[in-house]
Amino acid sequence: MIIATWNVNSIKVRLHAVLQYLSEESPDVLVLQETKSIDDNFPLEAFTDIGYHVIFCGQKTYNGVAIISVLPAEDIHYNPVKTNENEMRSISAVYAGIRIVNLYVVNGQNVDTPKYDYKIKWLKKLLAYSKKELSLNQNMLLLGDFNIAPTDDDVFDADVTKDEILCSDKERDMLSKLLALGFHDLFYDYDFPSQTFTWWDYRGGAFQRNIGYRIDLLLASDQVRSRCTNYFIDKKTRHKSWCVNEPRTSDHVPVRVLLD
DNA sequence: ATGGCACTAAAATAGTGA
Repeated sequence: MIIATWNVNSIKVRLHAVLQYLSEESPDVLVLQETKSIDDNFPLEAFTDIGYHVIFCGQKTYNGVAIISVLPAEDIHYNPVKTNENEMRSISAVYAGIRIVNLYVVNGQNVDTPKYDYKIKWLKKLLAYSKKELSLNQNMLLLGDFNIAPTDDDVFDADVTKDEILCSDKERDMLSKLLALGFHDLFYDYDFPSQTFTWWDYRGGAFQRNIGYRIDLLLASDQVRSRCTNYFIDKKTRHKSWCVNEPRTSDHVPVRVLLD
């Protein structure tokens, strides 16, 4: 079973790329973030026409999440990590017995802003939801754009990013608390070189210079972890020449795991 | 280094991203 996550930065613009990714990697479950589409405009038929099931919850302009799958979704939770602002940042369902939770964590903009406090508040809601769901189903996978670089090893230059957004102690503490509930970052079970990232700024040739962050994560319960046999970061999708019909790329690349 | 670049809504530019 192949499970993948990808922040696509607009499902409308990235449709060709997502279809090509499905064709090349055949994921059983592909979770998407930043679809930036209201539900009425989601390109549902593009996926159902080729045999996939899709669930999604979106909003105008910002955020939005979706799950594309071979098997139909069971026990769907639409936007379960709720906030006052009703942003569409989460969607979850059960596939082959595994509760898959697709997350687009709040960015936070800057540590000195109200958005940062809101990010911490949102992460507290994620902790509560994750704790409850893990108690109900020990086969669980949290994955998506966490907007947190877990350690200094997950950034291009720890001196530059010290105490900055994505790297602050408070954000990392919240991620540690989440892991302490019984989740494991699957990245660590494989031997990736240092300076392995999943996001690079569009600007300044950041991708070519590998000025990036590792912020797209797959956090598995022990039971799911024990089934994981491989882990891939699909950097090819970041090259303009990869998608035949569309040179525009997401600033994130997909991350994919193989489960027995 | 307060710029880069990309996307959306809207119909010029402003907000957001990380």
